[in-house]
Amino acid sequence: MAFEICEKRQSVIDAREHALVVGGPGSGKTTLALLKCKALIPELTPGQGIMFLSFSRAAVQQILRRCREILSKEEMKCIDVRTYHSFCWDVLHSHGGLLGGKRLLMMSPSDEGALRTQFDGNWTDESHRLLEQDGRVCFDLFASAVKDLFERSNHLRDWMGCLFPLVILDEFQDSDDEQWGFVRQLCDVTQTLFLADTEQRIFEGSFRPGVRADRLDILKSDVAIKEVDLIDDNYRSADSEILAYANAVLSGNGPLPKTSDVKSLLYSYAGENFRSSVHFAVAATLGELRKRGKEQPTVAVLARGNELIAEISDSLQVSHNFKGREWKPIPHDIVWDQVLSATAGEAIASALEFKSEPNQATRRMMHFKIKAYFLVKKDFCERYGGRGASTAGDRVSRFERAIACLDEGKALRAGSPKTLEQALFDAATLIGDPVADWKLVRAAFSSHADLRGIFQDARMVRLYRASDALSSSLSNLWVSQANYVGSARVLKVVLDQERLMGMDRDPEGVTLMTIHKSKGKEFDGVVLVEGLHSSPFFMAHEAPAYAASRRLLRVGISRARSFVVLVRPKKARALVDE
DNA sequence: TCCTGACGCTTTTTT
DNA sequence: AGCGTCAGGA
Repeated sequence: MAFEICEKRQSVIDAREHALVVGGPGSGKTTLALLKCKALIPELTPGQGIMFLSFSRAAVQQILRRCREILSKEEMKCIDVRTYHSFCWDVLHSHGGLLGGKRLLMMSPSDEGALRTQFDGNWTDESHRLLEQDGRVCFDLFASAVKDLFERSNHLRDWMGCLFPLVILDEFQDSDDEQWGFVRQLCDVTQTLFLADTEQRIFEGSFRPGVRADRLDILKSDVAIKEVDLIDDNYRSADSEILAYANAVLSGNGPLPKTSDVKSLLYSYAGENFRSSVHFAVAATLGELRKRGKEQPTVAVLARGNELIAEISDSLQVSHNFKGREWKPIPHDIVWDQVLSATAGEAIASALEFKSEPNQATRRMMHFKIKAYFLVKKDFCERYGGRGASTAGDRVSRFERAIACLDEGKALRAGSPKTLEQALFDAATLIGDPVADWKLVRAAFSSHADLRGIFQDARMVRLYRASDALSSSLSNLWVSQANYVGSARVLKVVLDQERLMGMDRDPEGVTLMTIHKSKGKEFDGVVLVEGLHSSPFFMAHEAPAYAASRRLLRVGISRARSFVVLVRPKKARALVDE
C-alpha cells in the first residue's frame, strides 16, 4: 500500500514549529519523519545536519533500514541516526571539560559493572561521587551530565542548535527525566519532532527510574507544540485485521474481530505436549505464509520470558509428532544477550579444563569461575528485581570458602564444591569430541541443587556442528595439547565476537526473542507463546485491568504483517471479557 | 555449615 | 513444575 500524504501529514512536513506525532504500530511515524527530513535537507547549509535520536541500537538499525528505502545516498549523509547514549557520549567527550575543568572519562557498561560488583553500598550515590570528584561518568549519568553541560554553557547549547536545525526524538514516551532534561534545553534553540505511541510504554516502572506514564503531558505543558494523531492509520498490515485484533486485546473488551489472520492453538500439559504444540505452530505459520506467497517468510516466536524462549529453542531442535505427523527440527536464530549465560558457560568450560587436566591451577580456577558466576548472578538479581540475590550471595561465600580450603591445602567440606568435584571424577572419560565432552561436564552441574542455575543458564551456549567457531576452537585445544586447558578463555573470546557480529544482522527465517525485544521490529508472521507455569500473558498480581500486560500483548501481536498464531494453555484466561 | 521441607511465586530491561 | 526463601534440625 502506497504511503499517502494526506493534509494532516503534509502539515507535519511543512511545520516550522515543534511537532508531536502520535500513532500506533505501523502508522508511519518514522516514514513521515524521514519525509520531513527529505523536505528540509535542501535548505541545510554546509556543516548542518538532522539529528535522529532513538533508544536502542536495534531501533537505530531499523531506522537506518527505512532511510535506505526513502532517502538517496546524498540525503542520508545529512542525517545522523544514533542512540541517546552515543549522542551524549560525543557531547561529553568533546565538551565535557566545560563541566569541571578537566576532561571527563566515560565508563562503558562493562567498566561500570566491574566497579559495581566490587563496590558495597549505594551505587547511585557512588556514581554521582565518581562524576563530581573524579570526572568519571557512569553510563546511567550520561544524559544528566549533558543536561548540566547545556545549563552551564548556553554557548554550547546554541551551537548544537545551529548544527542541527531539526532534532527528531523517537519513542519519546519511553524517555526518562534526564533525557527529557537535555532535550528540553534543545527545544529552546532548534526545531524538534517528537514521535510517540503511549500504548507502547512497556518499559515503564522499576527498571528505568524516571520513565513516566505522563511524559507526553509534561512535554505538551512545557513546550508550545503542534500535535498530530495518526492513531487510525495502519500501513503495516493494511489489508488484515491484525491491528484491530491487537487493539481489542489492548482494550480487554470483546468481541475479538473474526479473522483468518489470527489463530489460536491450545495445549493441555507442560512438557512434551507443550513442546510439540509450539513446534507445530511455528511450522504451520511458515506453511501458511508460503501459501500466501511469501517465498522466504520471516517469523518471530515471542514469549514474555527468556526461560520460555530457551525452552522453545530446545523444542525446535528436535523432531516432534503432532496431529499424526512428524515435524522436523526448524533452524532458527535467538536474540539472546544475557551476560549470565556467557558467565555460566565460562564456569562449565573451566570444569572441562579441570576434568581434562586435574591440577591445582585448574581446580582453583574452576571454583573461582563458579564464584564469579554467582557474583554476576547476585548483581543481576539486585539490579533487576531483587529475588535470588541472597541465595546467590550464600553461594558466593560457599565457593569462597572452598577456594580458601584449597589455598590452605585442606580437604573440602561437604557441600556443592565437593559434590561437583566428585561428580566430575565419576563422569566418563573425555573423548576429544567437544560436543559430547561439553554435555558430559555440563551434566555434572546438575549433581547439586546449588549448581542447577549454571546448568540451566549455560543451555544457550550451544555447540551444534563441528564447524562452529566454538567447537572447532575446543577441538584445536584437544588436538594440540590433549586436554581442554584454556577453553574458558576461548569461550569468552568467541562469545564476545559473536555478540559483536550478531549485532546488525537482519532477521531472516525464524527468530526467537522476548516480546520486549521485538518492539519496533516487524515480521511476516508471529507466534506468541504462553507458558503453563511461567511467562503467562496476564501476570497474576497485576493491576485489575491488566493494562501493562495488554500493552505488551498488543506490541507482540502487531509485529505481524500477515499472520499470527497464539499458543496458550487450555485453561488460560480469555484475551477479552465477553 | 549444610540440608530439608513447607510455602510462595512465576516478567521485562536500553546503553 | 521448579526454584528461592525461611525456619528448624543434624
